[in-house]
Amino acid sequence: MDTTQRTDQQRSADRRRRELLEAADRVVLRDGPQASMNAIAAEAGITKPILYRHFGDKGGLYAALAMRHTDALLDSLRAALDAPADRRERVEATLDTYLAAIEARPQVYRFLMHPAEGSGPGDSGFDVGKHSAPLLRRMGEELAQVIEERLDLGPGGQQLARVWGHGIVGMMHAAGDWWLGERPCSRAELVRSLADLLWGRLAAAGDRVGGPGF
Amino acid sequence: MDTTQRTDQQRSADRRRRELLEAADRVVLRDGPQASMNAIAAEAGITKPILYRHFGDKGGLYAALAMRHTDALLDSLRAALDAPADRRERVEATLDTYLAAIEARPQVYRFLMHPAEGSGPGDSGFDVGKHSAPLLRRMGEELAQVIEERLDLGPGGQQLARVWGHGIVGMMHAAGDWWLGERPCSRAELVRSLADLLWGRLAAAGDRVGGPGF
DNA sequence: CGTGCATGTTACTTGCGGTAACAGCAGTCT
DNA sequence: AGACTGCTGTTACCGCAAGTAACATGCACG
Repeated sequence: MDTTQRTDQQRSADRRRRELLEAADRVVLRDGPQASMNAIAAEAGITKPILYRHFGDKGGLYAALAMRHTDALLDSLRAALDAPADRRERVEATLDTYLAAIEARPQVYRFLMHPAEGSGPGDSGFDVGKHSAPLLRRMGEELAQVIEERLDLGPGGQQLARVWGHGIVGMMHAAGDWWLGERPCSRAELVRSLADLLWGRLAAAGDRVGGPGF
Repeated sequence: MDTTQRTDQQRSADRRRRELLEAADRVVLRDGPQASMNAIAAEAGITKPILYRHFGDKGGLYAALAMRHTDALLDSLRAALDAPADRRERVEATLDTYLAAIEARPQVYRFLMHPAEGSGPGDSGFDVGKHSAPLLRRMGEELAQVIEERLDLGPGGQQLARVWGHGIVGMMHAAGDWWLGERPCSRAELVRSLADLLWGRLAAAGDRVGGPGF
């Protein structure tokens, strides 16, 4: 039987694939999302065609790379989301987990958010229609599911949960992106401010009185 | 004096520049953000080097193009934000204005959000560090200013307003992006749901009871 | 008339994504 | 043993897009 044989080969191929992904990871971490296939191949000690045999095209490699990090980050977020604690505390823990992740490895984070939409000749495999980073979508859906499972939102609750899931993720992402660039405050302060926003402090705040004649 | 002369020439150059931008606009509207310089030049009835003389490089052209749309959208948003109405109504009007804009011209919107990060040889002019679309940043800052002007947030209010500005803009953007792709509900419903989120309905919602043993 | 100067062109370089086509090197089947 | 398969790896190439150099033309000014 060639089954054992095949399994051996597959194992080897998988190991190689993992090595290649790790090399790609190093390069992306160093050069950012615009790392070239040549550079990645060189880092892995091989040449381009092998990369293409393993991943099809650049989109495939990037998708595989993104999947790893996305999975890892989503695991952390799920843990924070599932902690046995007050709702507010859980939300703050989740925000903090995300922000800590992007703070620790900004290059990876930037890469995840800009999956290099098809720029080559043939279609590179990325649908322009759903251009937004898959990570955001996945996080949004995930959060929506948690919200819908945990909260009693009445009729139409499922849709509401999805809107909120994507909305909250977007809020987290944009605020985090801005914060990474300007560092106007500590992470803890940012977390508190965002949680305050979600807790309706915007709606509850009082109007300012100083407006002259307006 | 050559002043009048120069003014004439400058006028002519500005007109030309505007024509080129409009041509570029048409192409981007048709081909999406990955429109090539050749295609844009062809649409304008000229050849590449002229584009480069006018805009420096692709990044320059894209920046100029983005500026136009960004300005236009920001004007609409400011109008909605400044309407004489209830705070909730103003927030909903702003959300709706943004969503209507991206719904009407998705290609332009996508272009604005993905400014084609430097892919060419030399540095294309876009700083990778602040990769996020300038539109998002500008909207965030704008909203932050309005919030800070209008609301009495106590000490640290300015920072809070900035966090909220960028957070809300991100929420709007991500939810809008997702909504554009899936169209799970009407625009009005989406607006209501997002406003509800900002009004703290997430924090106020009751826990679900069905969880067995959890 | 020649001198500036903006406008326009063709033709080129560079670099990247992607693809043949070929070269070893296992193990397998007859 | 020898042909066959299937994987890994190479060099050399194509096509395309960004960006540039060098040349050509129309037009005002002295």
